[in-house]
Amino acid sequence: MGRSPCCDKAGLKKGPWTPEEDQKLLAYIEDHGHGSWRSLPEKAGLQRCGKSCRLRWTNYLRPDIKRGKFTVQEEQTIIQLHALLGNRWSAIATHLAKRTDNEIKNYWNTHLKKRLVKMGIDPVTHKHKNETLLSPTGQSKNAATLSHMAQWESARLEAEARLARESKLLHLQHYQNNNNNNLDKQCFTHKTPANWTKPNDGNGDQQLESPTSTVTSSENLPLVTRPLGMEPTENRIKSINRENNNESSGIPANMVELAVTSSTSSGATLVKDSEHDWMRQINSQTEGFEEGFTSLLLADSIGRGFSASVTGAVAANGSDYSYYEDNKNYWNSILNLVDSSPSDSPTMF
DNA sequence: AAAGGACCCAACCGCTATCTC
DNA sequence: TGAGATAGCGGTTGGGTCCTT
Repeated sequence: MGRSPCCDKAGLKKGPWTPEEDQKLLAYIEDHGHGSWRSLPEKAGLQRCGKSCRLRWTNYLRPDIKRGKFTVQEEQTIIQLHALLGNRWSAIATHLAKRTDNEIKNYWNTHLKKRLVKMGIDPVTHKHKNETLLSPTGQSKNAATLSHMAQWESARLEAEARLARESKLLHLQHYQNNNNNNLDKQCFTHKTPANWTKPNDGNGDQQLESPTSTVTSSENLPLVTRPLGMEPTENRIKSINRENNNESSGIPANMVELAVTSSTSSGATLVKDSEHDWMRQINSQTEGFEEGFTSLLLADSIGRGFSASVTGAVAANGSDYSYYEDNKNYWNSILNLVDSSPSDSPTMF
């Protein structure tokens, strides 16, 4: 496993990208696809290393990136998934359409983490700082369920990634069988749409897909996971279940189906709905997880003035504070559910 | 108005997993 | 089969901007 020499070569530019560089990169990828990132800078006339180009593209220039403020819904999702998955930003990003892992990571570090800390919640464990021991009552079952869900989610993401890889190969094979184009196009097998526009021009709601679909976005997955008309058959569901050793794990069959559907169905809406269904499944199985876990933060998010710590510090406004007080016990019980940090999660992590 | 601190985020670094030959 | 190449990921940093005094 060699390390890539990357940007340490003399003469390569580092630091912020100029509009001219962006334009060159965009123009090149629009015409040729990225192909090999290593060779791209030279071909595109950029004095950058391939890695820098790749990051600029994936984190900033890709047309399917949504920029601007995170919605309350997105904040909820990030917090919930962080409780489940820890700092697995790419995994979290798969549940937030059009957001990059880098953006989510930054948002977590600069906003959400601080908000949790302010509220006296450990952003790593998602537990209240005063709470060190798990309640001896029935919560351990729920905690196990949640942990189990996290394992399943991890396995599902891995399966998605594997399917994406497999189908990419199939896709390439299919492409090669039907076209005489060179291999440079293997990562860019569909042409940029005519209405493709330059990103970051003030429109944060662009609906276009990146020409370079990757597994970092669930919405893009259908493009690569079902290239040959493959449907999420029962056999495939069983197969994935088997592959992830979940046959006797107690994962509900309908959840397996949901996961497979979310990774294979075409159409962003369906994917999105499935994701939300999946979250609802978790929530229902953890007895109101979503409602309790996020509504507190939601209230904070909407109010923006809510700055009470859990130890009873002064809140910015009374109603928020009483809202918080009303939910305090519930909040604490929810936090107890997330009793295991990602680092001590079993095997899967 | 200016200085300094806080905040934010794009970009980089370094590691690992996977691919290719 | 193993070594090198490549891509992806998460942690960290640096510089620009905003806010406070």
